[in-house]
Amino acid sequence: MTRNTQIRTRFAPSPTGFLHIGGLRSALTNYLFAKKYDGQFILRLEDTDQERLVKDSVKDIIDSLNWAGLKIDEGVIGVDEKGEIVEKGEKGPYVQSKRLKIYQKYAKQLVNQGDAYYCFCSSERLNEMRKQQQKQGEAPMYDRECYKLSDEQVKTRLKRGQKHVIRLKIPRERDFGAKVAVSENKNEGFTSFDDMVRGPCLFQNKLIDDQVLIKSDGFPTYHLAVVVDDYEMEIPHVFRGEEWLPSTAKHIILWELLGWKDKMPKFGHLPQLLNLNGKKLSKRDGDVSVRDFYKKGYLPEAILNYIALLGWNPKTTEEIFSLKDLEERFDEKKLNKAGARFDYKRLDWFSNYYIKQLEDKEYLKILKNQNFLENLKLDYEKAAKIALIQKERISKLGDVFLDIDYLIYDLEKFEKNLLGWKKMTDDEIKQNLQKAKEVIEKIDKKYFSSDRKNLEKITEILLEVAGENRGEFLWPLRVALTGKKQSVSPFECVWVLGKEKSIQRINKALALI
RNA sequence: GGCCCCAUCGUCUAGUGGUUAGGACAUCAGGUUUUCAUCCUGAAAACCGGGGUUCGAUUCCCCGUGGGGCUGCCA
Repeated sequence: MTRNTQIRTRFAPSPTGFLHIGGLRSALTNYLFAKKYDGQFILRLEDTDQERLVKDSVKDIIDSLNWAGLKIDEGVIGVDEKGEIVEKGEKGPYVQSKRLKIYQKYAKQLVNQGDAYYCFCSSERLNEMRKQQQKQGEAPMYDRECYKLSDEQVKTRLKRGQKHVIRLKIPRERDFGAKVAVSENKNEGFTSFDDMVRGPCLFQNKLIDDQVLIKSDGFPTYHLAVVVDDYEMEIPHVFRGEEWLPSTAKHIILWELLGWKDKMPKFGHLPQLLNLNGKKLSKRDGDVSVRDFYKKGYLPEAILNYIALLGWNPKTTEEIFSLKDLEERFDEKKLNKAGARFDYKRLDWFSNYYIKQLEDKEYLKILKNQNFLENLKLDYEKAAKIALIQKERISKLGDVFLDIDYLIYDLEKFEKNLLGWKKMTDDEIKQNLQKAKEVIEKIDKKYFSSDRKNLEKITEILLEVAGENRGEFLWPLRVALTGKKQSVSPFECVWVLGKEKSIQRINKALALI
């Protein structure tokens, strides 16, 4: 592959909470597009809403991206011990709150050009105005009251320090954009563009409101900041959620009014992630942050594979893709338009698949690192043995100790008749349990350590004794060890419980008969 | 309300102007197994509705319906 420094994509979340799974998918799409062309993936922080900032979210976003394996090439790459943001790259700062002067500069440029104006309207007036407009069935839009102000009036108000914003003056008559979708109506202005996902899109300028560019606290709005930053950071391709589709017209107008038309990126609007009811996936649907999935013990490979296939697929019947595969196979032309429902059952299948793919050693290491093996009643050896048994049964690492209480706690009383397989007599049960006891007693101690090979050895030994009548030997043994109709195999039980405990339980069962 | 986007099994999706509409998850049944899980085999399961265009529409067009988004000094 040839190095292409032209391709740069960015993920630009606002640090207002933990990274949402939908955000991760958006990041993934940008990342894959960049990597496919051997380009750079940039992380920028859009922290222009000072009221909604959440302290730890920057670290969470970076941690989540790292966990998923999406390497940040440029921009915000970390948070140091003092909580300071660490940046990398020539085109920074990559945190919008550090770029206020830049936005001010361009806003002033627009004012000087006559493409933006100061507005001193109070929120009360704006609310009232919108209410009236709604009542009359009109689209709520700023009435350009402050545009009528003379230069002198503006000057004196600014001098007095009156609270103000800067608004973009949408040129309602002019056409903007790529002209890929053309309206027959030549009397009004339209803005059009060719969306990488949706194809030609067309918006009427007369329905676009005079967007606030600079807020009264001096911070830019998203609309100004995103255009300025994508220009200055030289981003030629933008993939973002479809909630941005209607605002894209505003952005295109800004790109042109600022004189950057030839540098304008191509936009691709991704379908949304929905819950099983078809509504936007939100916190109310339970745990939807990447951190939540991590905490439950989902593997990043599973999450990535699953969400990559939500709204994209290679047009073949293949299902399993590593991040590397995705980097090679990704094709923006294969992105879907329709929203995709998030189905935990399907995720669980992927997750179970990837857990089973793990080498035992790696599997145990991850479990240990994430403290999933901690259990008051268990030492590491025993916990590890249980974990190995559970490997093919669980869909998330947090479930290692699910449904195997009988291996951890003392057995509750159980019905004696559970011990018989089919129509076994008490005598037969007794004989088989006795036989099992003798064999287990003779098993070498070394076969009880947490190496999976030992389980194979124990299985071999017990199976040999069982001979032809496996059921009659194994069923009573298994029930004696578990007290359950359904459980893991007797071999696994013996291995986990150890010699002493196994014999103890068999004795207890024998006493029942 | 206005503007915009979307629409194939329950879910994620493939696909085509003429196909037995394919795959995966989930479900159900059978097999393997001492039971559970794994694994294997199989079954059931979809083109939102109405008009066009056409010899023929799931596919192309229009309308409707349904769902979603935007309509903030939030992003």
